Amino acid sequence: MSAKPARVRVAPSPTGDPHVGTAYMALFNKALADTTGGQFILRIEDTDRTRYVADSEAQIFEALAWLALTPHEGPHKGGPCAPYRQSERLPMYKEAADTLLRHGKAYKCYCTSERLETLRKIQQAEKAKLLGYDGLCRSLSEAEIAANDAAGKPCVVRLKMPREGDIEVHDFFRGVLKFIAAEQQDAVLLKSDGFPTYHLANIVDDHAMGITHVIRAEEWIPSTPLHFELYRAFGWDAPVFAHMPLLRNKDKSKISKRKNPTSLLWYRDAGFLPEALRNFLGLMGFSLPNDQEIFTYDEFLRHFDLAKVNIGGPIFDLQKLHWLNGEYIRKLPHAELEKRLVEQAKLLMHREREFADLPEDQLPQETFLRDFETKRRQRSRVLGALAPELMTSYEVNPQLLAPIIPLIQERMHTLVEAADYLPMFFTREFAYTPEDFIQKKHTLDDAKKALAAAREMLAGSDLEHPDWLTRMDEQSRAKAEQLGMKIGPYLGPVRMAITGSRVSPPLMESIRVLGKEEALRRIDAAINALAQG
RNA sequence: GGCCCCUUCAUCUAAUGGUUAGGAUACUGCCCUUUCAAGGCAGCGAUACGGGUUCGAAUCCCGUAGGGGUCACCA
Repeated sequence: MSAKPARVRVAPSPTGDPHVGTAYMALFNKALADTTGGQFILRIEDTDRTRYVADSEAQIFEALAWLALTPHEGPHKGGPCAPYRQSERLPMYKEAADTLLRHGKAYKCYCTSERLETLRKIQQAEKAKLLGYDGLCRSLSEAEIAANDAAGKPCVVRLKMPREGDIEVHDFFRGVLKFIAAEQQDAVLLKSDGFPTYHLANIVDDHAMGITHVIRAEEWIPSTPLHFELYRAFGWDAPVFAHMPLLRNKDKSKISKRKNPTSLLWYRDAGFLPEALRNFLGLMGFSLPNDQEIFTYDEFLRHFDLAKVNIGGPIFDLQKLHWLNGEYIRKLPHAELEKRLVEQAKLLMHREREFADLPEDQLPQETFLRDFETKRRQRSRVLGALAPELMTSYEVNPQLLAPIIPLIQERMHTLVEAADYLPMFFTREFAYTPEDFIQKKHTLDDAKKALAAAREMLAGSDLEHPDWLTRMDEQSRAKAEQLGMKIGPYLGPVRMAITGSRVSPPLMESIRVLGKEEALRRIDAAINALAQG
């Protein structure tokens, strides 16, 4: 493919749940590394101590591993540029800041956050065109600086941005972007707590780690002139910057928790397959030849070309992901789906509280998502509760679960949807009422007749016979006709008796899984219930 | 508001100066069908607007409109 091996990175900050945008950037970065024989690096940008969340880093790594977007280098596995956690690289930033100070490219600023706050308020009140730091400390004399330091005044280090002319930055997709130097402000590089800001740390590390391409979100464009100036101040060559489009909510705003699930953990809990989500992310801003929409990572790589990325911001359409996930589920070998279902149930076990129904006012506004989320919670509870039985069945009695898989596979779009079909195979009692047996345009009496007829038919049949399904089909039709019913209404009450629901996997196949004895018992239970009701 | 970015069906996108503007999701209808799915077929549906350039513009240029991002000692 491309010429030189690219060294790329994804640089999330551990401030909360692993974000779908991180996975999106990881995918495109990794793709560039893999198509050029380069390396994909995970760097943890933990320079904000106030927002730091302890679990977050582990979750980020776990989520990337789940998606098979594992980095070649990172805090978990080390590498030639270790450490990969910025909090462990503090001396480098300090030294870099000192260098800039020494060369007069940066200056110490003693302004308090109170002054900055009032400054901002005044600027807003005046509707000033330029908001931001006024550069007061830029002109401090050496004596003043010494006096401030002697007095132990806290300070930050700011970059001296040029005050005249244009700053030209280059973006891989957009070409040259021009910014007016005078409109840029002197950004903070080192905070008063001694930690670097993102701006400093990211440049120092990208340079130290030999990063060749910075593929990051479009929201970084406004600070790119600052980053170019930093490279210039250090005398380093800047990498290629490629600003990817932002993933969007339905209303086109930047994807956000309130309007769209953003946590990768949510997608895993909801039963999306990692390969489906990764495929879907690959569809955001990119397409394969011949309208191919379903592809493996290898196929993606075969066609990947950074230059072909579409930079219009794509809306993250959960409904399409839902469809795609169903496609992936249907493609899974039975044994694999079985394994994943058990794993999913295990994942959801003992978490009922998390999946409690959401109060009306906390439900998402958008209709598809609202409905999805409501059902997802219900199903998660059901599947989690079923976990012990599924695990036992999988490990101790595999011949029980295995035949169920083909019956439910083509009905599912997410793994948790199995909760709609699985319980009937593990429950012996159903909470139905006589009304549940009444079919459209039919009476309770019809239902009773259908149950009796079906019982007789089933009792006299041999479930082991290879033609059993065909025979049941033929006999059902004949019996239905004899009773003056269509096959649907005829089997409806039987379905309710056997599965406890009007909706179920194919009836006869389900009966075969349950076995004759259990099936007859269920029909008898229903007959009894109707007789008493 | 200043600066910057973006703009093909509702949504994801294809078409890199010549196509009846293609595919997919969603939606609708029909078929299949033992419920629900899945599947098959069909329908609906877009080049934001206005100027240029050109024999010819979704495609190149300018303007307008709309949308988005960003303006922290957060990333």
